[in-house]
Amino acid sequence: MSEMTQTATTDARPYHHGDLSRALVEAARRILETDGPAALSLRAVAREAGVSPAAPYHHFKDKGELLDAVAHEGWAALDAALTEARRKAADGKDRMTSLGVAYVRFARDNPALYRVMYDCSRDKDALPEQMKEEGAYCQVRNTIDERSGGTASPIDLELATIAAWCAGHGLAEMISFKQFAPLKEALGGEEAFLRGVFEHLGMFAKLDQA
Amino acid sequence: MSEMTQTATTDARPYHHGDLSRALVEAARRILETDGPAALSLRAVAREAGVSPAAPYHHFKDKGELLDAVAHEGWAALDAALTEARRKAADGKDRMTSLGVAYVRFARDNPALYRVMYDCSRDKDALPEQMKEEGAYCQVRNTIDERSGGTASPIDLELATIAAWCAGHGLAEMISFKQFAPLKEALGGEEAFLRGVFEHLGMFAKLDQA
DNA sequence: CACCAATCTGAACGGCGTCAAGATAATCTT
DNA sequence: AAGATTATCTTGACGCCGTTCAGATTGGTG
Repeated sequence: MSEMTQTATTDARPYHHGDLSRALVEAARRILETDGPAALSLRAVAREAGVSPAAPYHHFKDKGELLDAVAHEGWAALDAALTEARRKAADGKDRMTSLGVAYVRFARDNPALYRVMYDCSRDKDALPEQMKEEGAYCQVRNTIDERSGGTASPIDLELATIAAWCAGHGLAEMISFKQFAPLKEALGGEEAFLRGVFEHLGMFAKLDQA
Repeated sequence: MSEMTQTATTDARPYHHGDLSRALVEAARRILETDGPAALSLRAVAREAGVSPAAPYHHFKDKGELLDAVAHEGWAALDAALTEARRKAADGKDRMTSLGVAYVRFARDNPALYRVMYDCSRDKDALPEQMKEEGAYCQVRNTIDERSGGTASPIDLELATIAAWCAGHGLAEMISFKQFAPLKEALGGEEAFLRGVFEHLGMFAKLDQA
């Protein structure tokens, strides 16, 4: 009957069918990448994983909880992308811009995942815990603190971090709109476009003048 | 055939049931305000308007087209809010900030409508035409141009406008997250919080230095 | 080996978007 | 004024969705 079509990414196959929680999250990401968020139904995920529509309910309370798990992986991936960008970026002025560019690129390259990440946050009226401890948000704040030489007040530091995060998110949501295609071309590519916008945002105007 | 079911808010009750297109859009907005975007099904809209589930299909190609009409009204309302804010704002430095605050407030006060507006845009990978001609986006650009004394290059002007728009949109999406509640309180209210973030964004850093 | 709890299936419920066929009523033609 | 036409609305159906529940299956434990 069941012909072992499991991905079996890990060696742990604890129970009856295999590590289904894992398999479901992976199936969901596969569907997201190939067919987009609109096609991401619980039944489709179960189908993709080769189980019945009711099976997921033994691992997740409901569809939202499965999406939470997907979003969690998304934030981890974003963390990794920002860490990498920060490592590579030259010190000084444009380190923050590089971080911003990396953020927007992540969103552009994983649009469906990015969407799920924020949809889940919106449902809870809160960004994930993950961000605060040593995650993406914290990296942005550290980069800003570094840049200001550690002299910024806690409140200013927080405001600047929020400002930067909002700018990045806003740009990430706009980047794929057709209207901006001519401007991108005029500037010689997407990276130049992004850097241009971030320069205009001048997220350090206030910190620098202090 | 049908000549673009125009708004015709006037006295025209053209057909059998009344001006159903209008009634449907109004029903949709009512549902949005009271029960949120998740409850906005075509069937619910038809129910609210007192017609059968299939009736809307004589006025809109599908659900998406009905939402487009709702979004269209949303953008018009946003235009109005920004016009009002621009009229009231003091000249000079913080005129742009006032515009930003008005934008974010609109999103906070009409969260479901704001969501529909951007969801429709995303489906088409484009912001609505409406914005370009004499709408909200144009107002932002004009305000920026004014501020820079008309000396900014077309490209810089466009980049600055995009930057400001993205910042506003990003902040609008974040404003309701619980994490920021303590900071809002520390600053003595939401308006102070918003102005604080916008100051840090310093959207004129580049234009001013030129 | 027998039992238990965890895991999965199958069938069902109500709600959804959408469509085709028919009923109804306003408009147009003559 | 009467019939034809056209736009409008209803009824009923289809397939998909999220979710639940009773029952089958199976791995681990005593």
